[in-house]
Amino acid sequence: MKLSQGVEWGLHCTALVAQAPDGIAVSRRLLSEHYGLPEAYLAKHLQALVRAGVLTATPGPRGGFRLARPDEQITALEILEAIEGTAPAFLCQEIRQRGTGAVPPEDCTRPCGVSVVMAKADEAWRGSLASVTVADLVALVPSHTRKRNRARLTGEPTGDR
Amino acid sequence: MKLSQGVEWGLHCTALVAQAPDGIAVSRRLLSEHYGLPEAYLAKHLQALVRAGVLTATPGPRGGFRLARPDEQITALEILEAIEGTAPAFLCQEIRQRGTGAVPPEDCTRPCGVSVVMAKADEAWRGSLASVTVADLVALVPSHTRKRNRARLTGEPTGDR
DNA sequence: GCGACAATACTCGGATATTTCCTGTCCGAGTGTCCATGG
DNA sequence: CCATGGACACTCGGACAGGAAATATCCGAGTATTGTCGC
Repeated sequence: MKLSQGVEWGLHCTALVAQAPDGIAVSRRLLSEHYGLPEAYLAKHLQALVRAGVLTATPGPRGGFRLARPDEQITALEILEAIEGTAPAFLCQEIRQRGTGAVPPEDCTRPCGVSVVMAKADEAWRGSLASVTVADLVALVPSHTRKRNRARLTGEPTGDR
Repeated sequence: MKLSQGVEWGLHCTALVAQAPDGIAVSRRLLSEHYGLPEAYLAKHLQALVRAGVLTATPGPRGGFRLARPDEQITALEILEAIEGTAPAFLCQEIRQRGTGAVPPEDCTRPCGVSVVMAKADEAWRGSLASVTVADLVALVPSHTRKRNRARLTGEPTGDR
């Protein structure tokens, strides 16, 4: 199982949007150029983030994307689920109730051991992601990189070094 | 991201093989009929488990699959990685080094925050699966179901109820 | 009755089509900005 | 000089092809059994 690369794009882009000064929207064009990504395809994932209530989109010139909530209230899990879907990675097909060795339904009041184990693992995974906020992600960006990003987002000449 | 259903098959089948008395091999035909699965496709996953050193295969009549090691030494993680591959779910593409906002390589001595967060989640997930052995899975099967399985595996008439 | 041999039935293993989902792309709808024009 | 109207450029949003991976299937290679034949 490999998960969609859109997750990486969504996390980076959300973190970049979070670095924009208040009131400044970041267009998908800027995002795609900043990370060297195909603009049209990136748009698809950004739309998913809007539908999930992570970002808000503004049309027209000077438009673009903004955080729908403070960066401390958006978790990495939300971003992932917005793009990958909320369905658990493991979906029990109840094969124990099929075939010649089928277990009668009255003995299946509890989920089978396999699904329990997988559900716990899924829980651990999601729990780990839920404990990280976008603010944490931004904090992990080196300070001078953050400064350069801020300059680029405001439209000022990069200056760089 | 949904993970292959072959994982569920592999876990159930390995647990069933573990319920067979010592020296008794379980054929893929019995496994496929027991769970109502397509035999040829199930074979593909069983082969993967053999390659990974989880099961051993014996050809010929009375042949089939056996555990390669005691059930207490085989973890659920091994079975999953045998089928899904050992590659981590999240693979950092280093998009921070691409595009107009590329971070110079000398500033990338450490992995980016996104990949760190995803790696920790992956670690939590795998750790949860590594803490469960096949013996644990068998122990979660109801006792009377286990008894019936044992009878079926030895070729005796089901008896059932 | 016993041993050797051959035919047989059963097993696993790799190579081959089909379907599904992710990836990638395009064009249309809507909105704020900017400029030209008239007062 | 100021207000107004219109054209424009830029934005997002949903609908449309291409490709890789999972799904499903078939046929061939090898082995222990089993029955038969000869001694």
